[in-house]
Amino acid sequence: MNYWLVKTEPHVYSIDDLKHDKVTAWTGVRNYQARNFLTSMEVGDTVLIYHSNAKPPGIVGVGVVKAKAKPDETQFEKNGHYFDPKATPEKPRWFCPDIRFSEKFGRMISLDELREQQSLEELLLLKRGSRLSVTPVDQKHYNIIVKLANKKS
DNA sequence: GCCAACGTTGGC
DNA sequence: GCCAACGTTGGC
Repeated sequence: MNYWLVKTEPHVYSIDDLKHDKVTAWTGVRNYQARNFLTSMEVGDTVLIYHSNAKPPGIVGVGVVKAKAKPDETQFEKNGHYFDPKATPEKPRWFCPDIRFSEKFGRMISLDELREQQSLEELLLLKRGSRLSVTPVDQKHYNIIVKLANKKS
């Protein structure tokens, strides 16, 4: 069982939307490295949910992989924002797993707070220049983050 | 296969 | 809205 972190812009799709929907297809990722992580996700893997382009940005909760990645339908939607003219149903380029809501943290762990943790120095999210919207997370880092989430502020 | 131009991400 | 740090595209 593996741990991951996915970014989402809350004004587009927030943890509250996920809570409301219960399960969602994690569509719209258009970066090969991120795609490869998405297709590596196994049913039952744990996924930290991060709000990017938010004030402040930070980790807000947890989801679980409900189904392995399948072709992302939004790549075929001609007038959609995520349309990819080079993708065909026979040869899809982009894939998305289903992610189920698990929990929303009692408080957000902001990017600033994450950076303050010496123990999270190696978290890929915090690595300079890492703009990847899907990254793997070490179990030890996951444990630290959950502990932070449960700490009274 | 190089690389300049262009597009995107995402914190600030 | 700016811009650094990427990633992608396409001419050659």
